[in-house]
Amino acid sequence: MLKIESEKQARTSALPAPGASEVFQLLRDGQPRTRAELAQLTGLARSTVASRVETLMTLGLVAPYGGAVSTGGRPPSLFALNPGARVVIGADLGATHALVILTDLSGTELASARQSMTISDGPETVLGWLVAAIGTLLREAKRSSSELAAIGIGLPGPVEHETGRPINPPIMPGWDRFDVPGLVQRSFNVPVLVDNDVNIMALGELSGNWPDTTDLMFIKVATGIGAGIISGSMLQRGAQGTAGDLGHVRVPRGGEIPCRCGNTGCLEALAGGPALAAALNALTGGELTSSQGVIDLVRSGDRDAIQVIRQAGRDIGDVLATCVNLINPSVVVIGGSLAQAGEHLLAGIREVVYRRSLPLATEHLRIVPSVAGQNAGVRGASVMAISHVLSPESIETASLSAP
Amino acid sequence: MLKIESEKQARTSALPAPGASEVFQLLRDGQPRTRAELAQLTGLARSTVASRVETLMTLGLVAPYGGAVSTGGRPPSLFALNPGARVVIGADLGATHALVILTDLSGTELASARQSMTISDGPETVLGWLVAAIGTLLREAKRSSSELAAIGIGLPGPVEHETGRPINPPIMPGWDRFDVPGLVQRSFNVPVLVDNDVNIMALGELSGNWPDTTDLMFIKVATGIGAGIISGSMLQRGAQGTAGDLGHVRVPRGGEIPCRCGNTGCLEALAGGPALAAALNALTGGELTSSQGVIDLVRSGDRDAIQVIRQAGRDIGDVLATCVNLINPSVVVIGGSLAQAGEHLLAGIREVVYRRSLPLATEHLRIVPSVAGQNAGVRGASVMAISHVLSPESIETASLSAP
DNA sequence: ATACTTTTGTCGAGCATCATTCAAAAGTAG
DNA sequence: CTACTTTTGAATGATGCTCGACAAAAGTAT
Repeated sequence: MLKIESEKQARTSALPAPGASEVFQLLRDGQPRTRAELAQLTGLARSTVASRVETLMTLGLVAPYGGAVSTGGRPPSLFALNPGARVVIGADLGATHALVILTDLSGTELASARQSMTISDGPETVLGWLVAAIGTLLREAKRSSSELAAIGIGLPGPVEHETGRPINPPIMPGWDRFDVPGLVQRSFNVPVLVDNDVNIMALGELSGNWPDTTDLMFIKVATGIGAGIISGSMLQRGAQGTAGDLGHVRVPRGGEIPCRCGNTGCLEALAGGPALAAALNALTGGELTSSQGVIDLVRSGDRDAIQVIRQAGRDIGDVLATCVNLINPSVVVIGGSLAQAGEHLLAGIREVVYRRSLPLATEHLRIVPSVAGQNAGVRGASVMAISHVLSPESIETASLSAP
Repeated sequence: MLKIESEKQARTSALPAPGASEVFQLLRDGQPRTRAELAQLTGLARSTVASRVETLMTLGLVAPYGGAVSTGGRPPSLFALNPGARVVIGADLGATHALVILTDLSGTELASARQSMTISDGPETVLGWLVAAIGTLLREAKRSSSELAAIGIGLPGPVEHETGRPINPPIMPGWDRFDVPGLVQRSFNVPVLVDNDVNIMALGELSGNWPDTTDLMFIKVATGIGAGIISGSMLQRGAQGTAGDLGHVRVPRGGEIPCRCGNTGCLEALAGGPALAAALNALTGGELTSSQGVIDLVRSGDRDAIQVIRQAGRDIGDVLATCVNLINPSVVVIGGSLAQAGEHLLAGIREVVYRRSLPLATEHLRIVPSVAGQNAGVRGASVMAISHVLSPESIETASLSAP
């Protein structure tokens, strides 16, 4: 059925629901509060709040947070989310390397690992390494695997998020419809959430840097070009989970340039990393083979390279202007490896977007570089895992098993 | 905070919640069910379901629905949503005319009115007429105003849906930030929901024609060009409620053609109704002034007109290909007045979209003409009102006032 | 030290829900 | 017509959550 407004269901299960989640959702932000405050915010009786808080404390999810100043009477006692109660894993598996972090429930990094690997070696090999890395990180942070609450994984291709299976991923041979959560759960029996790498990068940027933003687009500019769309505080995955595929959109300047997808004039064939390297080679007679070469040249102040990357920004901006009109976000974050070559890419993007989008859409629009940078992916994967762990349903079921 | 998955809240209020909504949500689709079925579906005890059903019957929202076939014992008695219990108004206010319908809760039309009017006469005049029309429709259908449960209104411009106020609408002078629900509620004290006309057209097409679709785009092609986006079963309104503004996206073939927005090369300046009329005039030396003239010519089989509208389809398709890659819908519906000129527009759109979009995104994509046609707007407005009335919150509060 | 304020913990009452039972109703199969 | 099946309705006690009230705790102001 159609959901016009954000839906709240009155009851989830027929089981006796202690309903500890309602109180807990207020504490999710990490801010300490008193019982009295919670009672007023929820509208529940003080006694009810007290019993809920007790349940949450026995679960370890909430902990006392020092005392507070008295306002003339007995000083209230503060409670807050206990971030150390559980830990989660965030993993960002790229084409040629992987990043994994262990964080607590506030997103604070406890340990991390980075390794070169080849995603095309197939899921068994790659996930085998991931499982080993998770074990290492847990030991490193002196946490037992029973404290691990969830695992979030980002993959470089389309993913059916509900099942955690990659769907026809172009650069991940052997991964098609592979049951990623199934394999990981053989080693760690916790919820495993899988999503597209661009989607989790959008999550990573949103949480932490744009806490009150509900509509954000993350643009990854690297070998490929893709977008992660958060609209109305929800990740938009589309009907087949391929939403945000900007790489093969036609751009005016594209002409008949052939693209690896078989079409011509694609954005990626014009502004993707390999395309920029080729364009520079044509200009200077160089022999660049990777995006990294372009980035290094731009950083060193090479005028041709700056020219090329700024033009790439304009081409991306052309497509982005359409996206901005269509989605109407309030923040657009530019990330990916090519975004690390200074402000030139961003300048080109801004130039076109602000010129080509409607005033109403750009009035409050901010186009900013990624803050998390290389870590946007892992941070987002961790955020995805955390928000699953702290979701009302999870808290509800957890509190059922508490005495 | 960020919502990764569809959120279910355990409890909405601290008041004693009879929780009749849970049972009711299963009956929303209009399908009749037995008490036993409801008990199994909800997991509630049979006795509980019985009492819930009784509450809903005294409210009139649910009614007996004949008997069912026996499976060897006493035949079960069926219950179903009683669509006649309440009525709602759907209104589609355009630039030069208005459509209003009165429907029951199943969306069945009970009465309708159509009138020429000028939206630029301002909100008092227009809404005054609307209020009068609602009264007439109620009398016509022999319904009292106490049976009216909600009013849905579509307006031709950006609307802040939460407050029901138009925001900087280009073609609605005097309406900026006007409190539309406030004025209407002075006459009819029921919830008044206001939204952009394209958004409600998307709703209108989805409900009824695409019941199980979660990702749909509606494209209105008329004087302007706009899109209504439903993604994950939710209407996407964007940060300022201006999402879906496709009219002023740049198209490759646009060149330096000036647009009324001040920019050049906009889609609307190339494929909007006035642009098509102008293009035809230039070709044939005619004196067309309106979209209707173009439509008539196309219908009469004029080859120049067909050529022009097919090219418009290609230009729209160019933009749509980007949208399809970005949003990944499973259905794209083409509506608006120019869509009624036969299949030529659609053919042009299909031609480009299927060529320019990724195979993965177009694999299950259907591009279809609007079924509701001129009525998509009012139908959608009615749907918007109905789904508010039948929402869990509304049912919950309604059942509180029942004995 | 005393009065006042504010928060906290405890306790019983109220209420909705649940599982169960029993009897009646309304069919079908023989 | 009788036996069997299945659903329904009413009644029951048990359970568990929520509320409100009251008393104790822990400070501050005089």
